[in-house]
Amino acid sequence: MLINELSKRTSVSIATLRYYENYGMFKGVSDEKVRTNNYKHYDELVVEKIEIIKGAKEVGFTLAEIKDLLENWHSEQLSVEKKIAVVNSKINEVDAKIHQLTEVKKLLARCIEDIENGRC
Amino acid sequence: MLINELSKRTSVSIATLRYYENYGMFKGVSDEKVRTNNYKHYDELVVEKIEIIKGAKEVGFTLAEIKDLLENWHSEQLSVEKKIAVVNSKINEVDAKIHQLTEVKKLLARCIEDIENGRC
DNA sequence: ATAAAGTATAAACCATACTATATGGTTGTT
DNA sequence: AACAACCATATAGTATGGTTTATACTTTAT
Repeated sequence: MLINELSKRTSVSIATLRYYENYGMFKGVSDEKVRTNNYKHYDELVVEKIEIIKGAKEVGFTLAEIKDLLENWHSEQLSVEKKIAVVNSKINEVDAKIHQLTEVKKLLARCIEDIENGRC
Repeated sequence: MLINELSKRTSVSIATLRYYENYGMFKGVSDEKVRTNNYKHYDELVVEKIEIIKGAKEVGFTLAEIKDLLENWHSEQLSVEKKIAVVNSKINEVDAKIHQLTEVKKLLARCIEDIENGRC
């Protein structure tokens, strides 16, 4: 698919998609058979990557962190051990964030109580 | 306490604390009895607020969102119902983020499997 | 009394993550 | 052929969340 369809599929603006591609989050490929243009084509893997980007961004990961993760995702250069290590460290970060969110939630629940009891 | 101690207590730089105060996240008070300076004093409530800011920021809330929450936290102007509504809506946002994070975690766990099975 | 450390304010500067604009070429429709 | 709709690249501008720098006054230690 071309960038317009990619944008519609992912609900991410074309400008943002180009920004991501330029940043190195994913790559489209130009059809070698067509020499008149260099329109880039994107496959389902790119769609998946963008969904990962969206989810990870939403919960506070930076593009740099997400890029790092995506690069390991389907890389041939890294050893199995290293790949697993990278992904595991991200899992730990996610756990830490979940823990922090439950703390925030507790705080908010306490706040509701305080409000109900006029202490707030 | 003065800003230096506040910084040490919270591990937030003085520059950032001033930025937050200026942004309206909290307010220090100048001692009326001392007319030679207008050094601002911060109490434990400010320390608590900063801890909330840190936690909420870490998990993807913007300063604007956090400010909104903190403003309701100890406000006299709002009705009990409105305060509860604001806090409840934040709790829902936190839940949504927790859900999203567990999805991200699932994805990462699947990724580990893929790596182990050489599919990745 | 004077140097060092602390405080306040304002303004400039910076990185991240976009968003918009300008330019120019391609494709598709009529 | 012409016109809209689409694609690519480059560059500039914007918003957020800070950091740095400059200036100046206050407090504290010696």
